[in-house]
Amino acid sequence: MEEIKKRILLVEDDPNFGTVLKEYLTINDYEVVLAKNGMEGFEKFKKSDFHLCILDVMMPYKDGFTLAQEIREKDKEVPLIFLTAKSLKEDVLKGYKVGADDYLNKPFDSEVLLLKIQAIIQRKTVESIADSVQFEFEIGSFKLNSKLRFLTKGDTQIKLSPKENELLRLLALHVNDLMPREIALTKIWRDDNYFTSRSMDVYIAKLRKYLKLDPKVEILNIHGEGFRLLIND
Amino acid sequence: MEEIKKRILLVEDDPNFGTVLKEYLTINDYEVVLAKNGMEGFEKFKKSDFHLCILDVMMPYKDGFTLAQEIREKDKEVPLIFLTAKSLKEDVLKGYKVGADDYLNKPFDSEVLLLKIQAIIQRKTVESIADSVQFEFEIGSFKLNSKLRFLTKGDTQIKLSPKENELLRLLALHVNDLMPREIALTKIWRDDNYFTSRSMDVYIAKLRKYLKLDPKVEILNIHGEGFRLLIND
DNA sequence: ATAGAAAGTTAAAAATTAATAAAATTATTC
DNA sequence: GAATAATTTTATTAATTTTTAACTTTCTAT
Repeated sequence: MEEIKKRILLVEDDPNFGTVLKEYLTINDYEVVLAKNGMEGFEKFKKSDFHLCILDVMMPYKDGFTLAQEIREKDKEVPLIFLTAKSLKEDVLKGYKVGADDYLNKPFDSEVLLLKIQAIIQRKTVESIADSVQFEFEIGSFKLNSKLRFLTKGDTQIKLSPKENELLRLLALHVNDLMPREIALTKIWRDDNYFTSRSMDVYIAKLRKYLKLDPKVEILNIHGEGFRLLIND
Repeated sequence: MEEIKKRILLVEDDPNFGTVLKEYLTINDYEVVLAKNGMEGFEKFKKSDFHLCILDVMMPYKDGFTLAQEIREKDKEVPLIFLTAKSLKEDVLKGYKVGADDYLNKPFDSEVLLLKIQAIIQRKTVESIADSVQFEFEIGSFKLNSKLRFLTKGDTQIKLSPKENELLRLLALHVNDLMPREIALTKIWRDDNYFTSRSMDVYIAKLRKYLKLDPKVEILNIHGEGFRLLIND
């Protein structure tokens, strides 16, 4: 699977330092947009979609905190990291108030910066992945709602037990393809032995009974391998 | 408006230090639960709802990082602060990988800790304000005023007890969707055990009795998962 | 063709979870 | 501090879900 590059907005007024840092991040596989002051930073922020912003605190015209506030108004999620030369307690405070995700004193260890970036972005990504876990499926003329555990066809609604639900969901994830026995057993029953295997067969029978409502939908057995949810036509 | 106390889980194996820190935080208006090792920490975490966790890194049996990972699996939001005696880069790294919000070296300035706590909690609170801001709901032909704790339908008005009110409000926030048991238990009862669970069932029965006035409104149970406030048509 | 393994079917036992009423306890209010 | 309200606990029953068991059928490799 191909991973998209994470986009970072870097706002830094020192051209030397800014360029070097941009290079460094680019080498480490981030896509970096460099702005050389707060105004420009905000313009660029509005025009694109970033996974992270790194803001220098000490900048002429518009400082990092002010910029951060403007960014927060537009986007309540994007992680913010502040860079500063001095390490004043009140500044740290101000940063946290604006919603900083982290805080780095210059000069800083670039490796630590990378790790922080990684950690922060990864966490946000994980958060948004949780939302996209699939819980709804179309199975022929059925709809499976795997969160609320029911299967509908027209206006008949069938309630599913937890095991029925998980099993059908697994089959649906592999639709028209093999769903190996051991996968279901290890994922759902947490144990692959004779008894859990028998139990699974019982559940396959239950699902087949439900799915009879649509003749185009069937669960096929592949001897010794597993099952296959097949949608005809 | 009356402010609720923020709840902190403190996991620290040194009983002296742990007690002192707990005391200090308590004086500063936090509600603190102290666990003396990783195991106990995780048990206590699962059973209640915390605004922040402060974890000692160096603990026998289960260290702070391992604990942090387990906590992250359960809750992707709760802020984590690590305490450590040594300041090894390697450890700082590990902490960020696990999703630390902050990192403190012992001995630390207690005032700084307070400030960080304040900043971190405030930020998370702002983020989750969406959940805590809504106090009026339409539930079928009912109206729930969750601030004044009453439920009306036409000109019948039903006064709700605090628990009835919070529970119905939680259901309404998840209307037509699953409201997991454990969420209600950790948010309302602050403890997820057999007895609080029975207590919740009692309240579900009370709410069902009130909601009978409108046949289109019902509370469904999803066995083993939770409840669902369903509005028909 | 046939033995042995795998899968299918059904029913009932066992285990878990929920509903409800009533009693006991705890908090709150006047 | 008695009265009232709110909540928790207990006990019992009901419902749901899972497992087990006994038996049948199907498949596949010799």
